[in-house]
Amino acid sequence: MNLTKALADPHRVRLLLALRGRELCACQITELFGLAPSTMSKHLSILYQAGLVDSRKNGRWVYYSQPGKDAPVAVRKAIEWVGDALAANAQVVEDARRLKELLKVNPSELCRRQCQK
Amino acid sequence: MNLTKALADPHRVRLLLALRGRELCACQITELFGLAPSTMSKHLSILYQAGLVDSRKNGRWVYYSQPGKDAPVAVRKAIEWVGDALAANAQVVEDARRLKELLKVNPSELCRRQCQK
DNA sequence: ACAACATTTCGCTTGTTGGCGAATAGTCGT
DNA sequence: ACGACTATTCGCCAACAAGCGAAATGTTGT
Repeated sequence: MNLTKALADPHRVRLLLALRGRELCACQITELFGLAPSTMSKHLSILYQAGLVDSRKNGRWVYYSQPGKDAPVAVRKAIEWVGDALAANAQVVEDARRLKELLKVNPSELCRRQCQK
Repeated sequence: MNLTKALADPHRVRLLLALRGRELCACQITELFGLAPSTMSKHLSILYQAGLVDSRKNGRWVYYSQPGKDAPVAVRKAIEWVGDALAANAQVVEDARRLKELLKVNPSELCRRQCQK
């Protein structure tokens, strides 16, 4: 039942929604939610262990994305469900708006911002 | 997102599975999981507020059941999902076995047991 | 009216989770 | 090899959630 536990936190659910149709670098995700990198990393680890996200490493960057077609049915259905259930959620819509702006910025710039705190 | 939070606790998820195809009295549910009545009541309240269960009062007994067809799509899909995802779960199977035995006992007897603790 | 009963609410304790900053690991460019 | 850089792990604290027992609520039978 670690699947349901992984879905218990709003930040994690919102991330699943943000990953629809694209992959995101860890720093982009961190910036999107305004959390400390270490905090976001923990969330990502929980999602990863539950199988709810895939991760791909490219140099110093780690990209997260929705799991592929080979993922367990329970996982795919869970993602489909949160997608359906929360697509219209105000917070999710706002995330999508912010994400759109964020994608225009060079990811390196995002990391620099986070280090300055 | 109180839906995902309601699904975060194993006892609550297991209850949703136990409610497939039947309604259960509060005391039966309490006995099934071996928790204190007050604890179970809180779980039930969380599920009810999330819309994941219906409740029907008959005298001193309160019966809980799956929500009807008029429930929101997100709720129905959530129940469908946990049903699919966890039907084969060892704990859930064990619950079903215990429940089968429990249904043979008069509910009043169950309440008496709980009071003796 | 009252006693017995089923459930819920309240107050409290304990274990878990989410958050951060500091330290660590791993990677790239020079 | 080394310094800059991205991400993760670790250690800690605050907030939350699950658990119980006691008290309260509401219901039935006498």
